[in-house]
Amino acid sequence: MGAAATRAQIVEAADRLFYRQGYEHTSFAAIAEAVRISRGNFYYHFKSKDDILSAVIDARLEDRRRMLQRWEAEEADPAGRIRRFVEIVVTNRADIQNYGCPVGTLTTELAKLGHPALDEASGLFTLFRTWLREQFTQLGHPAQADALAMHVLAFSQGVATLAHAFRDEDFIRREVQRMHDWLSAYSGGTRSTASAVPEDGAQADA
Amino acid sequence: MGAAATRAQIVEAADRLFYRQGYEHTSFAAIAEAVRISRGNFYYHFKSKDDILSAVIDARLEDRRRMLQRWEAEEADPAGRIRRFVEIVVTNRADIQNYGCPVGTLTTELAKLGHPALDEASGLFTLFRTWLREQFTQLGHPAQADALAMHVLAFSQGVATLAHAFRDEDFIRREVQRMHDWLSAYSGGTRSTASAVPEDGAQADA
DNA sequence: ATCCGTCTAGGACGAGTGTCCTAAAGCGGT
DNA sequence: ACCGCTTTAGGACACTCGTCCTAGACGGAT
Repeated sequence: MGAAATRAQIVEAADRLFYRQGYEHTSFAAIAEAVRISRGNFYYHFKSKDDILSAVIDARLEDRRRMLQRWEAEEADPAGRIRRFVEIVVTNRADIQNYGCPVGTLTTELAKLGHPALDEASGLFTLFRTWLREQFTQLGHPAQADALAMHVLAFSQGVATLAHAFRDEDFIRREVQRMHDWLSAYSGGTRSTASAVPEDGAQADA
Repeated sequence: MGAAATRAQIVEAADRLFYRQGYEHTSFAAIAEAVRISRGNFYYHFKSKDDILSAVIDARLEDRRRMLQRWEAEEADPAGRIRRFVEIVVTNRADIQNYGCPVGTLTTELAKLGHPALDEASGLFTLFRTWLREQFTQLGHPAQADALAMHVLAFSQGVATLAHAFRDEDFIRREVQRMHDWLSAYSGGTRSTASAVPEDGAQADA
């Protein structure tokens, strides 16, 4: 079949299963059945289960990087890009309600397992954090950028966790709307009424 | 030793280990070592591992119920009670940074395992949701009460997940402050400037 | 057709799991 | 001191797990 193709199929199946069932709960037998491959054959492509996990994380990192680049190409202003990020939870609402956030659930599990790949998985959070920070900087809030980025991340994690627990789609939409309202105060254009958003430098919070 | 005492010790140790290591990753041997009891002896007190999980969830439910009752006794107005809830993430910041939220991480894991006790564990979320809804109702926002309760829950889950991933205590405090600011708009007293909070009934959103 | 490096199948291995069984230790009442 | 119920210890059981080993199938180059 070609080693590269088989390897890619393994990573793809493992990615899906790790997401849906968790890393520890997913056995080699389950992945083997999904790819229609013998259990022993894994060790030609990977040297351990941890090695597969590492490949899965790398694949997710690459995938998300491409997604962010696409957004940068499609959305001219940083406000639109951030809105795009906020919309993730409604775009992926089906998967999120069924399985939660792929990033949050994986890092949480790896942390509890004391798994060495935790740092690697945290890189997914860092990727988003850095990207969001850059968008907020471009939006004119350099000093608060990191705090704002973390706030948006916290929003997405909170929504994902609860939408997962309650299977509530309306909740997702309500929270997204609330987030958009909050964002509009920071999006150069409107700046809405008077109060609300403090100028950067007014207080060094980040 | 007395069956009740032993049983309580098992539940206590299992609770701590399930929280720190996850349910599936915690073996009977680990609990046995913690309680200094033989593995076989478990089945005198519990008929399966699932049964222990069930007892742990019940214990957590009881514990949280008492906590909420205490808050109701100590805080006269509902605004103070909600603030008390928001403060959880800073009160328990050490555990949260190390192990995440006990409720969120458990329900997420059980969902991935397809474990039948998931509904029982979700009851913890429902407990908080119902209680918060009641506080917002008393605060004068009956129509939005459930949506506001869910928003507060999402806040706590988002903060817990990210504080866990990044081990960032400052982040916790920033987000708590942000939440208190948001809350002050809903706390009858100030109602702050002009805009912001829509009166209940202005739109039926919940 | 032959050969050789690439890729795969299948089973064996030891460790660890939850569960169950049986014997015995502990202990209060007589 | 004895009995009977409660509580415990320890090992056996079947099973699943990740890992490893070896033999053979496949396919392109000669």
